[in-house]
Amino acid sequence: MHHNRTFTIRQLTKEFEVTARTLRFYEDEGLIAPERRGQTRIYSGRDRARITLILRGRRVGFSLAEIREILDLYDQHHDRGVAQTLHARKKFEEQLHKLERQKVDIEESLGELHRAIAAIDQAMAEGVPTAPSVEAHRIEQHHPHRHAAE
Amino acid sequence: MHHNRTFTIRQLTKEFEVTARTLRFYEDEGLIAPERRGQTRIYSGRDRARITLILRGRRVGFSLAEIREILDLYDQHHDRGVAQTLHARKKFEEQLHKLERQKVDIEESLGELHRAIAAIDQAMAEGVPTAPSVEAHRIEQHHPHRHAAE
DNA sequence: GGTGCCGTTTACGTGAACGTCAAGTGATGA
DNA sequence: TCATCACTTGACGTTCACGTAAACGGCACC
Repeated sequence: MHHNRTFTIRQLTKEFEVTARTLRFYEDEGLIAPERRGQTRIYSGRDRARITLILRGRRVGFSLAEIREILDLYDQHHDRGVAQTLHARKKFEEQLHKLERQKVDIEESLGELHRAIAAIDQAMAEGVPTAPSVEAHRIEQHHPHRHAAE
Repeated sequence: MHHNRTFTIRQLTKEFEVTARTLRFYEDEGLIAPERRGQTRIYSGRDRARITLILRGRRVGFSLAEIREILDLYDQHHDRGVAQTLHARKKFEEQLHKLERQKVDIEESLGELHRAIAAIDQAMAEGVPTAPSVEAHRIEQHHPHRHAAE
């Protein structure tokens, strides 16, 4: 088992392109639990795998609370009773459906973008402006939010 | 053109399942610009279409700032110069790539979930706990965050 | 023995995306 | 005419996911 590797916090921040603050925050939130040599954190391969899941979950739009739930389910459903296991299954399916809806949204958005690009290309080829798929005209705005400089 | 329908804010909140606050907020942010009859907002079909885009954009993980950028691009690239149009094209492609990465993430997550569910089903069928795809054990935590009651 | 460098805790700050009052303005119906 | 909606504009509050700064502990090396 060459699998018992350990990692420092720095290594993981570089690998995953997150800050140490982020990893410590995830630990505070109970998403990971690296061991300690004295004060210093030592991350196992298991921790690393969890981080992978956490970050991917985040990218697809899950909140940390949802991610914690999923991780808990992964942990639980072994030694807990049948009821717990069925509950886990249900939760997994919920997440699954959520992601499938998401996938549809993404595909629709991809469609829009493809059309927009195609329209631009055609307009450029013809040298003539073409009608777009989404109708809209410039909106003027007074933005106290924006900080003047870009 | 049966397309010149207008909508009240209530109608749209129900259709899209958002609060009026949300729509007014989007207006403050310059994402939509409904007309007014006196004080009251009157949303056109165009506004409705924009809201569709905004909400879908949000669901797939775009920030409102990004969404505003996209909407601005849709608006702009007609009457602006070639440089602007090419810039728009580039931006659209960036968004496109972002979404494609997202799609990969989603598909991987879907894979994980399918495997997890399959593992549960098999374990249930056999009445014996099976090894999971993601390794982890319960994490104990002391949570001042959580509000005691679930 | 100072100066980096990596690591730590504690604690307050921040931006995004709204929520939640408070207080006001028409339009409508009894 | 009065009440009751639906709608409006501020303005402050809130949650999430961290950022940022302060202050400290080892260790390495020169």
